[in-house]
Amino acid sequence: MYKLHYLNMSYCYDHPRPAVATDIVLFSIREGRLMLLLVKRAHEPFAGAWALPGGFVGIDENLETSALRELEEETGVTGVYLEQLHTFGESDRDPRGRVISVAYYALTPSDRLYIHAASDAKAVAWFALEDLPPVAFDHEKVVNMAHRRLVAKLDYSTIAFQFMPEMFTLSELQAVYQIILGEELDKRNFRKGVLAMSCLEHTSERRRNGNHRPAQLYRLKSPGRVEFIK
Amino acid sequence: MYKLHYLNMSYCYDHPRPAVATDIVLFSIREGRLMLLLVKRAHEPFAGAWALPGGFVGIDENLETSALRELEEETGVTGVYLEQLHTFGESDRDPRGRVISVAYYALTPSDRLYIHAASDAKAVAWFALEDLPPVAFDHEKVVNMAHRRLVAKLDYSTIAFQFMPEMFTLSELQAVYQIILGEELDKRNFRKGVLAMSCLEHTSERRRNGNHRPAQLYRLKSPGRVEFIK
DNA sequence: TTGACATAGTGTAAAGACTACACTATCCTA
DNA sequence: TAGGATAGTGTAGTCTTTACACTATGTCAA
Repeated sequence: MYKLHYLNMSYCYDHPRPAVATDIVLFSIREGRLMLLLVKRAHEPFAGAWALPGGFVGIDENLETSALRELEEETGVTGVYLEQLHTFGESDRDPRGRVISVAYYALTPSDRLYIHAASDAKAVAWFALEDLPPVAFDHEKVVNMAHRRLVAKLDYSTIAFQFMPEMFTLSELQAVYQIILGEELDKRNFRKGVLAMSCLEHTSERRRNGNHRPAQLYRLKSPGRVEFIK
Repeated sequence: MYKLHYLNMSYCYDHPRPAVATDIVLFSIREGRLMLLLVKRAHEPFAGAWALPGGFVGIDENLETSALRELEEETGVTGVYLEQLHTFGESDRDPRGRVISVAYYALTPSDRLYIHAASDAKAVAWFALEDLPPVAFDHEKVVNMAHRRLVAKLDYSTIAFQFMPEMFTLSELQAVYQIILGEELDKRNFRKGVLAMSCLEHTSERRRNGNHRPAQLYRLKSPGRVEFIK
């Protein structure tokens, strides 16, 4: 095993180079909580510990492509909304040596999650943000920054809409905001606000969902797009 | 020359690795305009073209340290306010091969600039943002992103204060905002606004500056700190 | 079939934030 | 000492944000 490694050391440079990886903080709303996806590490360092999905960038691979590929390979998740977060490059952040990690965060509605079509079930799991296990490397720092960014973006963009399935009710959307912000919002003000963005169109369909009046279903006018507001 | 290179190829890995660089967009206000610092490239590729200061990250060097070091080596500028901008990693962005660049933007007051204590004078120059020469690599994209970020941050942080010298008048501060935003601001509203942030304390000193009433000098309560407002 | 229940859906008034606007104060210079 | 130049100050109108409570419409069970 090690021998093979040594024999393969055929990429040589006149200066030492750091390894470059991507890591992804994938958020979703599940069971009424903001959750994120972790994978259990199979190898050292931190073997057996939970960590963000991620891995090394291919030599001809764009960073975003790498993040999406790693996410799919390790968790089977595809089709997420992805945004670059920050690059973490402390020289001692990885015990294997110098690894620079370009971190991304991703959002996905909980209805289109087919976890590990590609991966071993026990090795991938959702955790509530406020109830994370210890995580490998500096991933706690990464998660915290991603969370702060998400909360900040609620205020001036339509990023939260990326948590919604194709069709959803305004009450469901309000619930998502409340979960992320951790506070109750006024129903009338909330509706006024989101409709004023004019990013939503209402469909002719309704959701019957319990012994009460069914709610109007809305959809995004431009599903992939995150708009800036204010 | 090339021979030496080949002889030095002593850093070998079992997978190919991208090179990692930092690039810095250093802004300052000069001659009533928002300007940034470019260096003239001495070597291929883009020899003779203007480019952002920057260079490769040392194997044990933190990213921020690398950015500050490159800035000092190439331009002699130190003591700036520095913030990570974005990581640019398109696989074809550098003709030499795969180079991932972690871009930073930096702000400095124009009074503490001692350009190239460390560098050849003709190789470093300030350019007004709206009057840039053609620049190497994807640096125009980097500059544009840095500019958008700067403008956005004016709105919700005290980042513009990093352009000010230790002591300054409110009119000077207002001028800086006006230059960056490209619009006139109301004097009374501006003063109300910045004083309400309570980041400024006024000194007992005044600035005599022409045949008119001298202005009160203010200073930052926490000089290095950028506060979020709103 | 009808009444109880549960969530959907709607408007307004008060408070607070933002904007527009013009004159006096103080120092310098001639 | 008068004119010129920038410093420095308050208020009223508009717009935005917030707080708040009832009716509508479906389901379900008796």
